Amino acid sequence: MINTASSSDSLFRQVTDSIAISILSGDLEAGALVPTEPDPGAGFSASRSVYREALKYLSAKGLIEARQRSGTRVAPRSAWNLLDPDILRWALAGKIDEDFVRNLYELRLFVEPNAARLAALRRTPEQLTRIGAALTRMEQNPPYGDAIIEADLDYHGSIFDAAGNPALTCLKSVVISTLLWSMRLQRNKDPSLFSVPLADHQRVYRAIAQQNGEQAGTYMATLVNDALHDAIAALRHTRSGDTTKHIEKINQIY
Amino acid sequence: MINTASSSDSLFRQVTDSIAISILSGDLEAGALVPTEPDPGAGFSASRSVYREALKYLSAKGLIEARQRSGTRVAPRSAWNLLDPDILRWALAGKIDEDFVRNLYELRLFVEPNAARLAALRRTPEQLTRIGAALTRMEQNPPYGDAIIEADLDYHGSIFDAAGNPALTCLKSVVISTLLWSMRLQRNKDPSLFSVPLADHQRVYRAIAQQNGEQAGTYMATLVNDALHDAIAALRHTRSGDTTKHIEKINQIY
DNA sequence: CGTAGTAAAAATCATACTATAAACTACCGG
DNA sequence: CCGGTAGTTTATAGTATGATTTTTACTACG
Repeated sequence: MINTASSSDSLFRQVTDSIAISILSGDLEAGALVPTEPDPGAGFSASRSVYREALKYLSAKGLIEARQRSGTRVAPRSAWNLLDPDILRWALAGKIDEDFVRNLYELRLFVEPNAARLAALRRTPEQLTRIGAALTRMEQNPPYGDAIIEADLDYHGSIFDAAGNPALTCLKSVVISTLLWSMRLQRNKDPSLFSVPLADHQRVYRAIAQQNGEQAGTYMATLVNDALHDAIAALRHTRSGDTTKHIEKINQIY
Repeated sequence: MINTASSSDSLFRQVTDSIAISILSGDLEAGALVPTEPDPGAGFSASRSVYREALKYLSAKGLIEARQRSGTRVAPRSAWNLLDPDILRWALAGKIDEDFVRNLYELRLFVEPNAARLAALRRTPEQLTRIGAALTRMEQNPPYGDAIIEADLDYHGSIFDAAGNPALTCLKSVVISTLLWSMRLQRNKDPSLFSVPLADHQRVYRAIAQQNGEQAGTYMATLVNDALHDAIAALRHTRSGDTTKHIEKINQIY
C-alpha cells in the first residue's frame, strides 16, 4: 500500500492517515495487532510521541482498541464510527467498496428528504438566500470543476443548516463523501453521459422557498435517487485506472 | 464544575472526560483557549504526554482545534461530531439541554422507522430470533432495572443490525443516549405515571417477523413518537435534584 | 483447584529540542 | 509622510527519547 499522505502534512497526520488507510482498506484486518512502536518498514519514521498520539486519535474514531498486556488491536468493524468525516475520507482514499457507498446513499435517502422538509418549514430568509446563492453557483459554473463541487456541497449543507437540527447536520459528511465518490467515477467515463441534475436542485429550492415541506421532501428524495442511479450507471462505464490524484486534490477542499 | 470522572478510571480518561464535559456543558465556550499544559487547578494532575494525548483524542471528535502559534481552542459547535458515542455520553453527563434531546428524537424519527422497514425486508431468521429474545427480556424484567434497559437497547440495536446497513447502524448511539436520558427523567417523577411501551415494541416485532416492511416502519414511528411524548410528559413532572449517581451507574454498561 | 509469581504491553512521567506561523519591526519606494 | 514588503522575533504546537509504573494474561507451583 502506497502511503497517500503528502509529505507537506504534519508527521502526526502522515502516520494517522497511513495506519487508518491500512485499516479501512482491509490491509490490516479486524483483530490484527498494531505494532507497539512505530514500525520502521511502514513508510514513515516517527517518534513514540507522535505514534502514540496517532493511535489515540484512531481509537477516538473506534478504529483500534488498546488493552494492557494484550496489545493494541484493530477493532471490529461494528465499533468503527463510519459517519465520522475522517473515516469517510479514509474509506474514500483507497479502493472503494461499492456496497458501502450504496449504504451511504441509502442513509441519505432516509435523512436528506426530511432535512429538506424541515428546512422548508423552519428556514429564515437568510438561510434561503444562502441556499439560492449556492444553487446559482451550480448553474453558472462549468461541470466537473472544483467550483461546482463546492457549490453543490454548499447547497446541501445550507439545507441541513436550515433544518435547524444540529444532530442532523452532522450527517453532512455523508453527503460530502458520496458526492466526492460520484465525482471520482465520473472522471472515468464518457462525460457526455452525465449531466448535473440541476432540475432536481431547482425544484427542491423552489419548494423550500414556498415553505412547502412535503414537496421539498419528495423532490429531495428524487434528487438523491437520481444521484444514486447516475452513480451506479457511471460504475458500469468505469474503466480501471489511477484516479488517486484527482481525489487528493478534491480532498484538500476540506 | 465537579469532576465526574471516577478515580478508578485511567488518568487519560479522567483528563479527557474532564475537559470534554467542560466543553459540552458550555463551561468552556467555543473559541476559548485550552491551556497548553495540564492546568494544576483543573481537578487532575497529569504529565504532558497524557494531557496531549487527551487533546488529540478530543480533536478527533472535533471538539478542539490546535494551530501553531495561536494555541489550542474550543472548536465551533458546528464542528463537533454530535453523533459520536463519547460526545453523546459527555453531553448526557451534565445538565441536559432539552432542545438537543428533542433533536435526537427527531433524528430517530427519521432513521429508525426506515431501519425497522429494512429489517423486516432483509432480516435473517437468526436476526429475528435476537430481536425476539430482547423483546422477551423486556417483557419479563421489572421496569426501571438495568436489565430492562439493556434489553431495550438490545432490541433497538438488533433491529439496526438486521437492517443490513453498517452506516445506519452507527446511529445506534443516538438511541442509547435518548434512552438513558428518558431513564434519568423517569427516576424523578411518579413511577406510576410511566409504563414501558411494550405494546409498541411487540407489534414492531410482529411486523418484522411477518416481513411487512411498511407496517414495521409505521409502528416504529409510533414507538419513537410515544417515547418522545412520554419523555416530554416526564419533564413536566420532574423535580430538581441530584440524579448524577444513577446515570453514572447506567453509563458503566457501555 | 487455587494462588502466587512472572512478564508483556500499555500507561505514565520527565525533559529535551524543533518547526511553524503569527506578529512585529525595519526598511524601501512612492 | 504613507503604505507595503521583506526580514526577524517569538509563542506555541510538534517531535524526540529514555525511564518508570500499572495492569493483567499466563504459568508454575503448592
